[in-house]
Amino acid sequence: MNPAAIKRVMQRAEALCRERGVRLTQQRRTVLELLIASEKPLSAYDLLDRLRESVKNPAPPTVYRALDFLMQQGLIHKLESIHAYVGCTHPDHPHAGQFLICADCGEVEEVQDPRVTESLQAAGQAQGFRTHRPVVELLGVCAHCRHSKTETD
Amino acid sequence: MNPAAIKRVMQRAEALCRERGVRLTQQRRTVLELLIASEKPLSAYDLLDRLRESVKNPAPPTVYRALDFLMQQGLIHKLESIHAYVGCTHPDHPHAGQFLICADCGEVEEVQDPRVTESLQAAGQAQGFRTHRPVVELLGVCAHCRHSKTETD
DNA sequence: CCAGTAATGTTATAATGTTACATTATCCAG
DNA sequence: CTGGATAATGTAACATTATAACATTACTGG
Repeated sequence: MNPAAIKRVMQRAEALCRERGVRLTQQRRTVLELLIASEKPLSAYDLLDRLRESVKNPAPPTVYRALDFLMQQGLIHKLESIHAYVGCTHPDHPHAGQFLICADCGEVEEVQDPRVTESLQAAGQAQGFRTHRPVVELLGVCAHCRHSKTETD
Repeated sequence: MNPAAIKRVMQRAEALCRERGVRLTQQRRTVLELLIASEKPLSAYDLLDRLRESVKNPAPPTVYRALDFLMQQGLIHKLESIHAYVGCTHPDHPHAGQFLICADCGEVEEVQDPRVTESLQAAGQAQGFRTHRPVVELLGVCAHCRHSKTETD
């Protein structure tokens, strides 16, 4: 993401936290910025490594606490299938997107398809199930990687 | 699952492996049976503990290899969001189901909703994405637990 | 039987995540 | 502005999940 876009998302995050009366502290802000700026999802320990530049001696709880906070605020998402985290690009309303995860280049596309959302809700309701957190992650190969390789469809 | 049903699923697994020319060895069979018989999903280390009854000194690779094989054959599913595994109850055709995971009682329901399957495929195709493995897990509360607690809807 | 492949044994270690308790920062009522 | 409560962070140890690397054993087909 380009610097202007990063700044815009960060400002939106600031505003949201202010509205909600929660504190986007320096560490939380740093973790969020690392995720927003990254092309690819980062693991907790990736983040831990990168935090060494700005924090003296970061330990796992430092990162996990920041991640927990950011997830509670809907500012980032956790990708369960690859144990990594991505910044949310449109955190205004709470949502649980669907993620297209490329096994080749590692990039992730977040989409939010109403048909998917609705059909999942319906599938749960048919069983009397109350969904708190849907996890929808498609592991595969993105358009770019499919075309750059000699992939026969 | 009752003993008769377990036996039926195991025989189906035997037959499938025979057809495919792959070996359902004793260890693999044991792991599969443990999963089929369990009400709830089991972690790799749950399985490791239970294997001590039939194997002398099982180590993690023993379990993970069996799990890899069984997943390849579509006989079990991995639940990414809870790091656990469940037996597949209808393994005849390869498929990737959707899982309703109750945070309360721990039980898991596997469903296969055509609308979900189709809408996910469409969502991927809209991005030019080729899905190899869809991960669809709804974390929430099952009908039974919703009713047994004083849960206000 | 023999050679090749598949499966398993064994040890160590990597990667991910949590607990528990001490310390510091912030907030806000008086 | 101060003191007490709450929130956030520091720190060390540890728990859980998963893999690497290499040796050994079992099976299969000629």
